[in-house]
Amino acid sequence: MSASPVPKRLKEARQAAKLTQERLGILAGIDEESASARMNQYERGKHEPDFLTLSRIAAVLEVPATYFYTEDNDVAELLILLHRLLPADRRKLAQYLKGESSSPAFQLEP
Amino acid sequence: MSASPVPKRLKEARQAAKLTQERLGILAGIDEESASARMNQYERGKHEPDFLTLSRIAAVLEVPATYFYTEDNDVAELLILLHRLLPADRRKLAQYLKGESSSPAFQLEP
DNA sequence: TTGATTTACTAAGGATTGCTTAGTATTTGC
DNA sequence: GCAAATACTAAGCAATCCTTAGTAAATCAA
Repeated sequence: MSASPVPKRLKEARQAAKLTQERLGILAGIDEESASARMNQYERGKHEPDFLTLSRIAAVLEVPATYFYTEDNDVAELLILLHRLLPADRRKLAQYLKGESSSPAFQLEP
Repeated sequence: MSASPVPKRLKEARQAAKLTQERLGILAGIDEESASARMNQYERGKHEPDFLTLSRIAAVLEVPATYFYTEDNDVAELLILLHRLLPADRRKLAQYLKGESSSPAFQLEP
């Protein structure tokens, strides 16, 4: 219950993708003239992007938008992994955790 | 990559907790005078709360703040379940999904 | 069903925050 | 050290949110 995790997550994911602030902004559809300033303001926590802007950034970085709002590091990592699972596997995992699975342990398809 | 899922998730979680818009706002620390209007604006998607406000609402509803930003329904459910796991179990699950676990299947402690 | 009460909702303006512009500072590679 | 690339910032205009003051709709007891 504190400040937004957006700046930290943005920096993590941008660096992992080896993109500059400006290039990431341009790829996310921000005007070339303001991409550098805006992305820097987001990453330094000076201003917060709206959900649509962050969704476009997420698409470029191949992470789910919700990742940027996640404070717990384990959950943040997990969200990226889940984002790369098939929908059927995501559902299977959810069922298992809800205790509604008949199998004694969770197992993904090979 | 569209409009924010905040209104929808807010309504889901508030109704599950059986709270009125105004009461939820007050419990989250919003001034009594404006709690009703603000919570309604959030739930109808007229305005978007900042992360800190949403974190306080999340605490009242016992869900993680990131839940409100999650578009995928399976992932949204999963985030609530994970939020109620012990940190050790969250980590164990993350390790399993990363393929770094030696055991053939994931298993929580009894 | 009617009236009272609770709950949901809304317009409008003042307050706050974000975006654009026009740069300066810092880092990188030669 | 110099040039180019990258990171960063202040300030004003633009957009969004919060407060106020209510109206509309739903609930429920009589």
